[in-house]
Amino acid sequence: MDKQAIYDDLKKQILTLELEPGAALDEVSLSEHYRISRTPLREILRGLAGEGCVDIVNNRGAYVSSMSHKVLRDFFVTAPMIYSAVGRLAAQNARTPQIEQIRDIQSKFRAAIEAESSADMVYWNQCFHALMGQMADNPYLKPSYDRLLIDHARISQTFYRPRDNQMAARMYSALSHHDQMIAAIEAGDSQAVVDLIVEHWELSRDLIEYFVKPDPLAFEMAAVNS
Amino acid sequence: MDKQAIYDDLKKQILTLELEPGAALDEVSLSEHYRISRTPLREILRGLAGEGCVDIVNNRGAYVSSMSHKVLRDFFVTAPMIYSAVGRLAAQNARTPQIEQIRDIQSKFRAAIEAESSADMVYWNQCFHALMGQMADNPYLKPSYDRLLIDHARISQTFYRPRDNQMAARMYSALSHHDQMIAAIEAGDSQAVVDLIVEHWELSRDLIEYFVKPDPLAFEMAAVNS
DNA sequence: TCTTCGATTGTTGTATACAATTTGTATACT
DNA sequence: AGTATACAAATTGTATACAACAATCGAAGA
Repeated sequence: MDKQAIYDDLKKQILTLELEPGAALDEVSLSEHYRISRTPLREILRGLAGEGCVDIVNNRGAYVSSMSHKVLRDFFVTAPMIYSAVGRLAAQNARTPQIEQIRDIQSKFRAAIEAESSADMVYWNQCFHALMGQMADNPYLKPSYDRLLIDHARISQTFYRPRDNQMAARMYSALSHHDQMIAAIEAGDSQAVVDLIVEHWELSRDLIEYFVKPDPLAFEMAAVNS
Repeated sequence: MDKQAIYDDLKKQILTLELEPGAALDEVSLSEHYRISRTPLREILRGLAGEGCVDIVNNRGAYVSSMSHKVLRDFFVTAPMIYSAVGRLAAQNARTPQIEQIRDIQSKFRAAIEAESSADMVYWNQCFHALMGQMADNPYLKPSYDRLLIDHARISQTFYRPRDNQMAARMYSALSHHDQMIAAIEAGDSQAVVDLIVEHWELSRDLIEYFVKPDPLAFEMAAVNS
């Protein structure tokens, strides 16, 4: 397992909440687990810190970046703007090989949904949107966009309920959005991409809001009246 | 000189073009210069890479991030959007101690302009806008904003001509914008801040455009006609 | 009983030595 | 002459040992 693979492995664990927000990342135990020395491991952790996956405190180690209430609020404020901008640029700048690549990813995403494999769904959805970022090809937008994607994956995971009736329907809506986005990007229709991004965002937002303020549980009136 | 000081020193040198875009950053010579070992120096370089000051290529070392034509274009496309968003959030979220702090910075910026000290002008202008970013207090916008500020400083330096007649007038316009921004932020008038940011941006953009396509040098008609 | 100081232990930070990779150069061959 | 290959030098990457710092626990004193 080389350095890049370890980096990806850690990032994936953070994305899938296998490593929970706030979890301490001990250098010694991680370096023993991955069979490398502390020196390159520290560089990996600092790389992840640069991406915003990890917070590093001087002399007190690395922690998986937290998901406070404020962060959630900032996420909702910022995501629509950056996502729209990236979508517009992606439509303008996408290259043919990238479009082929995103088709591959989309087919894997479809397979994951049909197999109801939530880990794969998160992973291939992430790949889809990461490739949109590559298409946009803007070094100034990229760091913010990547940070949003990381937390979007973690927030979605938090509120994903595989047994919920509406959930499957939502996933197929998302899948359809992706298909339409690919078509719009291929046509170079940037406004259509932006409109789809907004629609896609609202789907995601509604899902999260539904679980943030769900219908309260039913309770026994008899007990209240006794 | 501790680690943070070395980090800041390198960043300042990159910002002021003392280290030119594309310049190689040799680990051994830098570690000898700063009297630390290569291990912490490598971490500093990777930290700067996370901020976008530095590009690192596997097995081939670190370089000051380049300023290609494409980067310049992306800068012009992206900066207005991010700057406006940060300005709006700054007006909404600024705290009293931060407003006092920015007044201090502004007075130093004024002093630098009056002293015609271009290095100090760059530095205190940078501090002013960096503090705006802190006021906005949005972890998703911050990485993009910081990257824009770094390149904005470098681009401005590239096109700054201290002997140009218009330059002094431009600097005083910028100074005035800053004053008005502080007032608008204190009043919590986010729309006014955004309007000022746009005006400020156009000043900067016009300056750069003027030097990107300047009036051509006069040439000898006699030679042409001979 | 509570507070404070100090020793102990664990964890992070740094220096140095060594391994691996890349780059430059010289020589041989076509 | 031009190219290819092999060797040498330089630079980056990794491992390990040691130093510095923080946290914890225990004992002494108020």
